[in-house]
Amino acid sequence: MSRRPTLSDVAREAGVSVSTASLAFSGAGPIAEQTRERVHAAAAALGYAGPNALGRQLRSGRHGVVGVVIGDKVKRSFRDPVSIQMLDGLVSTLSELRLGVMLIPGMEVDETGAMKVDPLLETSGMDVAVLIWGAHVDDPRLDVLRRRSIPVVIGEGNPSPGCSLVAIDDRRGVAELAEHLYSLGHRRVANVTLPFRMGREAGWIENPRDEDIDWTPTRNRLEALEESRLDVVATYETPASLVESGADAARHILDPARWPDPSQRPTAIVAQSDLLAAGVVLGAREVGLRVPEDVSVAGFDGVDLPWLGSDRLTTVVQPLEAKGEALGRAVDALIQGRGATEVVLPVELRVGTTTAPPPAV
Amino acid sequence: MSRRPTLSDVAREAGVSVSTASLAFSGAGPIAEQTRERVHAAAAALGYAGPNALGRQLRSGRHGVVGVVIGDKVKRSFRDPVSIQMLDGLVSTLSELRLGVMLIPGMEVDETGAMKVDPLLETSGMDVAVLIWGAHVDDPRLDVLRRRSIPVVIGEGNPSPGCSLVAIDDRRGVAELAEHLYSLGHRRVANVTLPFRMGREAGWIENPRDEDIDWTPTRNRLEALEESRLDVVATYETPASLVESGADAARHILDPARWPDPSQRPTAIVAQSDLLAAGVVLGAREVGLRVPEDVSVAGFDGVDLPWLGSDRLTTVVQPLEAKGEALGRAVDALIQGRGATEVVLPVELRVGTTTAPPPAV
DNA sequence: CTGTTAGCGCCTTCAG
DNA sequence: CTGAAGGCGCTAACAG
Repeated sequence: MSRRPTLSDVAREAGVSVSTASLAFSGAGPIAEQTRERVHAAAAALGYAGPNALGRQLRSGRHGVVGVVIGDKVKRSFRDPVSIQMLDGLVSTLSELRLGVMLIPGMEVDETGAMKVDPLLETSGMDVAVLIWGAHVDDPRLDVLRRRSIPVVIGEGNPSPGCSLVAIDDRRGVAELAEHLYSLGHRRVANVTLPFRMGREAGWIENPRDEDIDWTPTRNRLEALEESRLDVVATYETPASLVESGADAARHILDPARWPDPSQRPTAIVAQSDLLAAGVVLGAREVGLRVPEDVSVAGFDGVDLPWLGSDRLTTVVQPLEAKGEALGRAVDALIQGRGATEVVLPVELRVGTTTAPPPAV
Repeated sequence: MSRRPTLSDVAREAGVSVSTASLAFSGAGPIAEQTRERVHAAAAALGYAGPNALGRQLRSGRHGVVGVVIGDKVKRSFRDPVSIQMLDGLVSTLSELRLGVMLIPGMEVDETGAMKVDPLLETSGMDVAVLIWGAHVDDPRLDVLRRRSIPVVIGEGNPSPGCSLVAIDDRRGVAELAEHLYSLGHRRVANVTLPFRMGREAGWIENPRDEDIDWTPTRNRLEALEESRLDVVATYETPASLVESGADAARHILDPARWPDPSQRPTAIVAQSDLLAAGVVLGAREVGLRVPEDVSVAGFDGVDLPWLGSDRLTTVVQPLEAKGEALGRAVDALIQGRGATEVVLPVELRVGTTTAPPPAV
C-alpha cells in the first residue's frame, strides 16, 4: 500500500472495527487489553504512527494551536529579553495542555504606508490568539480576530470588551521606585520612556501630560512617575526598548550644554525598561559620570543583564514567566469556554547598586 | 442560527450550491462576477469569515504549519541572537508561503535523567519539521519524526539520510580568521569553544583531537582552528554561547598563575561565537588586559553587540537571515515534493577593532 | 466490551 | 458557468 495507512486500514488489519481501533489509541473508553494489543500490533505492522492530527482536529473542531502575535518582526521583538521570558512561560504552560504556539508577526507597513495585517492572522487556523504586547486603539488585528470569532488574550493593556487580559501592577512598582529615590534624597529626575505608540522617533517630550499615549505600559509608568513626589525635569521618549536607545537618551539628558547650572541637573534617571537603563548607565559613563556616585539609574523589568558586570541595576521586577503562565491559563479558560478573565500580577522593587544618595552639591 | 455558519449555509443563503460558493472564495475556477458578489453578500449577512481552516486542511491533507524545533527551552534558546535572526528569516519566508511557524521546545530531561521528547513533537500536526540546531547522534526527535513520516530540514550539521540540510562554510571562515591572526604576527592562541554536546560543563580540554564532538559547528570550528598555522595552546569548552561563559573562560585562560612565563601566554583568543567573544573581552579587561593591545579577541557569527560600545569585534560573519530563508526554501521544496536538498552558505571575515599585532615581548 | 452509523467543513471530480 | 455527490481521517453516540 503506497498511501499512508489510516485508522481504518489498521482496524481491518487487526480484524476490528474503526471505532474499536480508535479506542485502542485514545484510551477514551473501555477496551480489552488483548484487543488493544492486537490493534497496536497491526499498527506497527503497517507503520501507522497514530491518529492523524487533521482528522482529529476536524472532528473535535480544535486546532490545538494558539497564535501568538508579536509586535513586529521576530528579530525586533525578540531582541527584548522581556518578550522571550514571557514566551517561555507561555510555551511551557501551553505545551502541558497539548497546545502548540504559532508565531505570528505583527503588522507590516506596505508601500502606501498603510498598516497591513499579516496574512497568517487572516487565514491560519488557531483556537485562540494572544496579543502579547496589547492592542492599539482601533487595532486592525483585533478586527480580523473578531470577524473570525477567534477569542483573544491581551497581554498588557488597552483592554477590549470580550478579551481576556493579563497585566502587571506597574503603577505601584513605579510609585515604590519613586519613593525609594525620594528617600535617598533625590528630587529632580529624568524619565526615559518607552515609545508612546507604533513608529515613534526618539526625542524630548515637552509636556508628557498632554501626550496621547497608546501603549499602556508606557502610559502607566509615565503617569505613575509624574504622580510621585519626584520632580520630573526632563522626559525623553525612545523608539524602542534597546540598549542603544538608552545610551542615546542618556547622552541627550546629561549633555553639559543643557545644564548651565550643574546643580539643576537631574540626580537620577528613571528608565522604563532595563535595557534602556543599561544603555543609560553606559551613556552616563561615556560622558564621564559615575553611576551611582554622580547619577543614579533605575530600570524596570528585572531581566538579567550579564554585560553590566558587577553592577546590579535597581529595578522593578515583574514576574515574566508567571505572566507567560497566566497568559497560558487565560488561553485555557477561553478554550474551555469559561469566558474572559482579567489578572493583574504584582511587581516588586529590587534595589541594586545603581542608585545611591545624590552627590552633595 | 447559533452555531458558526458554514459554507453550505452561505450557499443556501445566496441560493447557489456549495461548490459554487467555494469557487466564490477560492477563485480557483471560472465564476460569474454577479454570482461571486451574491455569495459574498450572503457571507457578510451571515457573518461568515471565510472557509474554515480545519475543513480545508483535512481536504488538502496539509496543515499549513511548520514545526520549528529549538534546542531547549525558549528562554535559553533565544538568549542567543543567532537563533533569533535565523528564525526571523525563516518566519518571513514561510509567511509568504502562507505557512505558520510552530515553536517546539527541544528535549527535556525527566526525573530519571532520561531525555524526553516534547509531546508536541509526537502529536502535533505539521507538514515539515525544522531542527534549527541540527540533530544529535541517535537523536530521539529524528526517530519520532521519521516514524510519523514528517519530512525534516536540519540546520547546521549531522546530516541524516532523507533530511534536507542548510549549513554554513564555517571551516573556511575559521581558516581565514586564523590566517588574519597569523599575518598580524600571532602564533600562540587560545580557543574558547561551544559545547561539545548536550549538557556539558565548562572546563579545559586537554586534547581536543581525542574528543568526540556531537555538535557540528563546534567540531568544524575547532578542527579548522587546529588545522591552521596557529598553535592552539589552550582550549576551554563552555556550556553555552553566553557572555557569562565567555567571561568565565577568559578569566581561566588569562589567569596569571597559569602563565609563570608571561611570554608564553597566548596573544589572541578565538571564541567560537560572538557572545562568547564579548564575554572574553569583558573578562580580559577584568584581569587588567587591554584589547587588542595586550590580547586580541575574535568571534564568530557577526551579530550586533550594542554594549561593546565603540569596539567592533573581529569576527566571521555568517548570513543568518539568508540561512533562515534557505531553511524556508528547503521546507517549501519538501512540501512541493521536490525532495531533500543541501545548501552550504558562504561566510565572510570582518576585521574589527579587537584584533591587532601581538604586544612586543 | 465491540460494531454501526453519522457527520465535522471543505473541495474536486464529473455531469449538466 | 453551475450543481450533485463523494470522501479526506477521525470520533462520539448509540446499539448490541
